[in-house]
Amino acid sequence: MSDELLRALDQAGVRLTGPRREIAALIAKRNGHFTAADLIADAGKRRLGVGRATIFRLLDLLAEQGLVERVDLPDGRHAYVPCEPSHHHHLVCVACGAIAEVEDCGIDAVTAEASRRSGFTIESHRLELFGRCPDCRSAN
Amino acid sequence: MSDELLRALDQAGVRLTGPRREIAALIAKRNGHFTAADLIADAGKRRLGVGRATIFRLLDLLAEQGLVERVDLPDGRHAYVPCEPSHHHHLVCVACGAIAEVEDCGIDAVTAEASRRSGFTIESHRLELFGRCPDCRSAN
DNA sequence: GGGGTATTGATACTTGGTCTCATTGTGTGC
DNA sequence: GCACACAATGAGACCAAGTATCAATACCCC
Repeated sequence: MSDELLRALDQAGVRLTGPRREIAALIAKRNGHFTAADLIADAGKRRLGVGRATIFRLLDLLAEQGLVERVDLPDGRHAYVPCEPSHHHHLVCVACGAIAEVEDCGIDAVTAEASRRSGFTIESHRLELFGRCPDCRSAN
Repeated sequence: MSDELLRALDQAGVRLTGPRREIAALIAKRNGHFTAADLIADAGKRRLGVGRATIFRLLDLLAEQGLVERVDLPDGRHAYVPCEPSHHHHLVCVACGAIAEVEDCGIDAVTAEASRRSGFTIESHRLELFGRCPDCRSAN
């Protein structure tokens, strides 16, 4: 499951070290979003000797490759979500933390309209959607 | 200029204290976004004896009233922007920090589409647009 | 003007993340 | 297969942003 991550790292021209494999495995094992603190706790629990810094460094690397993205939760916390490298947006389940990715679905029209009204040229945007996934909705 | 902020605070049923007036004035004097650190520095520079905590507390209060909102800049820093209490989104100039507000301009269609595709029910969203304001664009 | 109580400042703490630097481990060239 | 340059590591100091605590203060209502 973590093969994808490792393959991508390999292609990015970085070394495939032990710690990186271990952290990649931890990430792959989670589904939905996770925080850096989660990974640090996981690593600590299993007595992998990986340092805090290494975890943050790997997250940076993965973020650069677009394999992971930072989302800011509505409560202000930050989480990371594993994802595809293409441009897209995230749907975050506020109940269980599950993530869905949605590709562009009309946001360009919105940015164009905003640009027209404000006179700004728009270079990038960030859209995050918060709600309930089908499971949490029915479990209610 | 800070009257609006003060009036809103008054209506919210909180006390209009000296420190709150001073901080409101500092906020009113800035245009565009600012960080908590900016305010703290401002306050320090003028030797107003307002504490860090008070500034954060006021920002919280203002945020509750919708008079200020937190935006997460693309570089990961947080900023606050003064704004109207209605639902809207922010356009942030990446060059000078100017802010424009845009009201809903079609985003509902996007969330509806995302909801349809993913099966999530969507409760809230966050949209931030980054670009260049007319001034910075022409100043280039 | 007096008094109950919201607010304050100082300061300690927490969380999330970065920096430094001596040590280690990878991948490469041979 | 080995040696070596240099990327990557872990430990821990550090930093920035924000929160919690608590005794002292100052609003505002009467």
